[in-house]
Amino acid sequence: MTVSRVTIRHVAEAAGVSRQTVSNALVHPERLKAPTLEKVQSVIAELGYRPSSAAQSLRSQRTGAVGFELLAIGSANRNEIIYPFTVALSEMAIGHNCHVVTFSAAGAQSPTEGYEDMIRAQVVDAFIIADTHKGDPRPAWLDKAGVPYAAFGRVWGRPDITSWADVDGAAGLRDATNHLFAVGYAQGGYLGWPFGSSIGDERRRGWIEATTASGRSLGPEAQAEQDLDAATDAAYDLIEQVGRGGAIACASDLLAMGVERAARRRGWVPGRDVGMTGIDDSSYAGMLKLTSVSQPVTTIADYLLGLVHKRLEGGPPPESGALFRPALVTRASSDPNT
Amino acid sequence: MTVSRVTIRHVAEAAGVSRQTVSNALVHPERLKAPTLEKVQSVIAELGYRPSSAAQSLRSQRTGAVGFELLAIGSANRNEIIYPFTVALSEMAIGHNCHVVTFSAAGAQSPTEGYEDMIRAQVVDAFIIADTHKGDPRPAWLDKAGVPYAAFGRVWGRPDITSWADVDGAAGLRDATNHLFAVGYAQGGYLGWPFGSSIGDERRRGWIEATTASGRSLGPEAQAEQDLDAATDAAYDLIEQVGRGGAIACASDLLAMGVERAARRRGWVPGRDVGMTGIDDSSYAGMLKLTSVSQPVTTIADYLLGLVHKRLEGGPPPESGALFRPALVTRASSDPNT
DNA sequence: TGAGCAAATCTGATCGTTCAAATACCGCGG
DNA sequence: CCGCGGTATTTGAACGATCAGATTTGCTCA
Repeated sequence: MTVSRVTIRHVAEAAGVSRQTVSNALVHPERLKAPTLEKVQSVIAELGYRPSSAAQSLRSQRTGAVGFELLAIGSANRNEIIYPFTVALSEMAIGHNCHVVTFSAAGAQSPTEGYEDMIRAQVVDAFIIADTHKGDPRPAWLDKAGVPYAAFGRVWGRPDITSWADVDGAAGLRDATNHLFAVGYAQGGYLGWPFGSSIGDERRRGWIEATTASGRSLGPEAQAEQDLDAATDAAYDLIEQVGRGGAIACASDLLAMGVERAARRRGWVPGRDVGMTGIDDSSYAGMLKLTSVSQPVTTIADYLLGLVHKRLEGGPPPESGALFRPALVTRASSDPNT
Repeated sequence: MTVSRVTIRHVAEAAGVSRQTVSNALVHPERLKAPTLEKVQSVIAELGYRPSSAAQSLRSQRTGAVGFELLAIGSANRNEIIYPFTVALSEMAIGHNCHVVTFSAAGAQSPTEGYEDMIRAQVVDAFIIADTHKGDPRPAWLDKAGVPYAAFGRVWGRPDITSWADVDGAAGLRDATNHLFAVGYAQGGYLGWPFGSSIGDERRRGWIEATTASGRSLGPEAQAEQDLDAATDAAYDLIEQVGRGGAIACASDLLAMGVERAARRRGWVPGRDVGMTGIDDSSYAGMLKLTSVSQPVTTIADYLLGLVHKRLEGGPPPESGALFRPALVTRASSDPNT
């Protein structure tokens, strides 16, 4: 039994009114007299009528869809965030009555080719972009084309672009560091990425701020690339410096995983002998019971969809980008009583 | 400068032909005389015309979109596969000239509510579904509604439904086991999930088949839940049984991770002292340099899109479901020369 | 030269919705 | 009882593409 294609005409006929009246019942209910409205609404419910989005799109020149590019390549680290974010976008889309079209322009000439296609074919009328980087051609192209968009992640090097939301990495590390002190670790070291990465430097700043705000002097710190062996090696010396009863805040879950491995290699129990925290609350943070900082992807998705929606309505861009505070997820790796 | 909304009329006018001729140039080029075709094509290219998908949808009653439900909940294990699969779908969609609409019916009354909405509003005209389970109401609902769909993963308990593709887990474990023997490990044990899970039992069968086919007797085996501590505990005894120079094939990357940890705890170097393989080629398999079996998500995505496309054209369902062979990814964890 | 025919191209109608403008309705004062 | 102002509802047109059927073009052959 095929789901009947109930059109506005069917409803109009069944309710004994005109098509326009049915349309008004949905879009401008205040234009109808109460009894008419009720009658139409009940027929709509009875027949299960839903306006055809294709017809609405044609009429309004709006598709009600936002595009989101999924890149095949990308570090595991990145994917750990992008997938939950994609889910969050899809969830929040309903509330903004739109839907999400994912696309991937593998094998495209230019990075904007996929975007151009989607716009030309009128498949979407706005985009959410992620993984913006310095010199990213996408914001400029979208601006020039007059296509609304909002970015998950700061648009580096373009202070004039304010349609973005990002995670406050400094706040995340402040929370993690404060937590380590609060549960009683004597000293708080830091394992970060090599200096010069904007995100890494921001996270490190959070660790410094929380430490000094607590009236302590900075604990030992070390740097490692986003690689498990490198992290483990760096951590091995670092935990010796903080000693038993100390803890290490890390710039990522992978680095925290390195600390966990280094601790085990030494025969120390993570949490009891040495504490550690990561960032991103990735799948392996859960597996290894690592305390981590969970990115507020749902809040961000909602905010970004709201942004593009406002831009589509012709509203102005926001005053500035938005930073959202991540949430600490405590697990055994930062519990001295483990 | 807004991307101009070039319509078929603009092209027609510029080329000095009628709308229909322009349409034919794209849909039925053989109907045009060579010079006309070339003229029209060059104008199309010049103006950057792309047919409006909204208008096409309205006319054809086809949206050219397939829906894919993203579930917020779900084990980390599952997400490790679903994300690459989502990317693969988005990539392959271009080749089937359709696009992918992700949705999520968080807080829906019934599991089919989101599907019903998408169909009623004519947002998509088919679905790809994942995570089918025994008693899943979705296939039945979709069949009844006459909506084409194809499943990633067998439709358990419904042998009459053949629109699915899955990974041949037995083949994956055969390949992994054969590889372990080929590189010289003396004995091949197995760490699997508790009996009774269809996927787990199938993988175990692959290990048994490869072992007996090689003329050896089965190595030791153990079971553990999909939990790192449980896996590590089970693995600790297991690697003692296979001893140095032995190897363990595992039913999942997480279990292999447990073996890796157990080996390290014993002071053994993964790969050199004891080999291990996982399944899924998840992010942490890469991080830990675990040999794993990579699911052919791209092939499966392409096949499934092809399936729904055929169904939309009115074609018959396939004779049977399709199993695709995964690909072994060798890393240090199965290299005795590490 | 013109009839006959096929191939190439064009016009009309349609998909389902919504805006704008036109019409029907209603109560009230003259 | 008519007309007036205002509200409630209806009709016409349009969004852009494509199918079906009409029309034109181009060619062959009597």
